[in-house]
Amino acid sequence: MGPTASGKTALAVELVRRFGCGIVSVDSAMIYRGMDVGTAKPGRDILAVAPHRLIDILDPAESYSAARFRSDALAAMGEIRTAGRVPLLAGGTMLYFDALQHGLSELPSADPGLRAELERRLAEEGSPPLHAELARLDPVAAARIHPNDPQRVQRALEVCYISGRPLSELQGRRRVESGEYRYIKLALVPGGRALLHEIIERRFRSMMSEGFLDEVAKLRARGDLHGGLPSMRAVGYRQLWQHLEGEFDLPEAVRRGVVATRRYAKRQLTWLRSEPDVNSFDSYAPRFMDDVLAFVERSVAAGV
RNA sequence: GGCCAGGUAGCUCAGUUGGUAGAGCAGCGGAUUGAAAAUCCGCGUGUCGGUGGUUCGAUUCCGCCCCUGGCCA
Repeated sequence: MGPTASGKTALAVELVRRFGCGIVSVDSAMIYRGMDVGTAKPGRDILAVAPHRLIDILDPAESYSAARFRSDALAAMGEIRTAGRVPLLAGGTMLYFDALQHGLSELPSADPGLRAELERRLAEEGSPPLHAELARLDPVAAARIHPNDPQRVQRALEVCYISGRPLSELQGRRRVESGEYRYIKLALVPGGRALLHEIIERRFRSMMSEGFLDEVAKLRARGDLHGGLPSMRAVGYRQLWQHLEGEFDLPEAVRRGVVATRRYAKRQLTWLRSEPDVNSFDSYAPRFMDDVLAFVERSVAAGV
């Protein structure tokens, strides 16, 4: 695991080459077909050598979830293990890693009708009144969720309505299948924020020269997608979409896309800091690859 | 070379009738349970160009110097 632009794919490919692992992608954007350039999805050549599971499994009009990821990932891991290989989870969607390791509480899944209704009310009244309503149904959840956080207020109300139980009560019980897998956590933590920022900007610009804008324009031309979809809210896609809508010019879109990427990386690093039992490596250090491989070598020798 | 306008946070700027300064953007820290590349919370990070002078006290007033932009030569 590691923030965007930290070199996860390169390491994954190397680990496949050396240890014959089977890769499971842990990435909430690479799941979408037709979103390649902007997600830095590995190309055909790389996939031929190191196939990734859970890539290109959804149309951008659809939405995914942490729960679906968990079951898809466990299924993929099972197949890999059956084939006599070691599953290698590679990606930066930290909530997915969390859901996989610690499980999720048994909660009702999203209800499109109810969501639309709550969406309408959020647009009309704003989030605080709905938060007040939540405070009556589930004071514990309301205390934990900020009144200005529409997404969580909405979800909490949704769960209360559907289940008839307070969200906080249901969340009290987390489902965890213990002992099935042991995770060796490798974290790629770029040494030096300034360098990370530099590499992020460079990579965003190279995506632009590889046809990122065309990719977004093509998705937009389908006519059935809109800016509110999870897929089109992904970093870079959102800003280029807004540019195509005429909200600002291209240089501004690129600038905003780079900013969004930096912030995304920052949030990923925040997750990483609180992750227990991680083995961190500075992926920008000259000896990075040797160090990680040596570490994995040692783990394998130790029977892990 | 002369005249004018500027030099204040990483950037764009506001401001102080003299009591060491604040907005936006950027940045940093945090939260994170079926949308998570999402959503939200918190935090000004500063030789006020330099140097003398006036003053109890100067980023603010005055002199000189430096830098940038414009106009005139």
